[in-house]
Amino acid sequence: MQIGELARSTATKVETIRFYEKIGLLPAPARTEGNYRDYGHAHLARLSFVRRARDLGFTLDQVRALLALSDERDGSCGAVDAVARMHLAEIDRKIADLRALRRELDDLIGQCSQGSISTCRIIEALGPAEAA
Amino acid sequence: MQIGELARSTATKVETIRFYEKIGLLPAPARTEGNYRDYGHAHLARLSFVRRARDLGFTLDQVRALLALSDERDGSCGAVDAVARMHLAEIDRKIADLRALRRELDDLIGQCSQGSISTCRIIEALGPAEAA
DNA sequence: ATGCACCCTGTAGCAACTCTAGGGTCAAGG
DNA sequence: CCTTGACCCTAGAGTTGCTACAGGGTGCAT
Repeated sequence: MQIGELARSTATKVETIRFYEKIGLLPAPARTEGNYRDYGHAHLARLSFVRRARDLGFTLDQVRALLALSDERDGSCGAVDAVARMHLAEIDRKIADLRALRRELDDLIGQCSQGSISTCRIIEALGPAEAA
Repeated sequence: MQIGELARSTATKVETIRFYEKIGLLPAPARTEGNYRDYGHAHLARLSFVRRARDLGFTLDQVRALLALSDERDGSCGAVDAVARMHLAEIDRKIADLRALRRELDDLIGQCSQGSISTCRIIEALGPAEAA
């Protein structure tokens, strides 16, 4: 399988695959006569794993850790669980942050009476805190 | 006021202020004899504006737009409102995305029975979709 | 005069790709 | 036989928003 096909079947850009190879996330595949990368099942499996983990928001470092763990077929699942839980906690933090932000921004927008800039509450709210 | 004081009074790093100047977000201030940057009220006001907008999650490009708008003191507030609403919509999208993700990840974690890697549902779920 | 806190410039690094330039390979069609 | 077009290759720069050096200069107190 050449890189384009692998890219299509994992919804990944060709450049991204080469990038993953360069940073050591994917093993370098064999090459054809014409120096084309030649992928097999194992590569497809590994790249699928990486993409799914990325889609779930894991960082590349976390993906690297998960890959290493998944390679030790008889190690304990606990470490995997820990990585996932850590990530879940992070997501919860981000959601909370965004919600707080959303509320603030919504308040600001609610105050805009569509007048001129000089009386705009949004611009005003962004200005310095009275002191300056 | 020198850069350190400006940094302290806006909770910004010195390097960040210089960076904002370099990308044209802040006007270059006057210099002292010894070539130190010398800031006044206007700079403080502008940097405060930038920091607040950034805290609200606006991108630097959006901040640039808001600054330009706020400089036209008698333009209409409509454009400002539009930028803010656009940003709000984006935040809503992000929150929704994160929530979907959270659910998926939570399901995955729920299936982990703390056994060995070879039977780990998390690792399994990340693998390829049966095909490979 | 010497130490220290502060300032200066310029450059490189972070995540995680994405894109471009400038080429090579391979199969099909005229 | 030769060209066209789709694909592949490498190396390097660009993206966003900073942050962190390295290697120096300034200003004030002791």
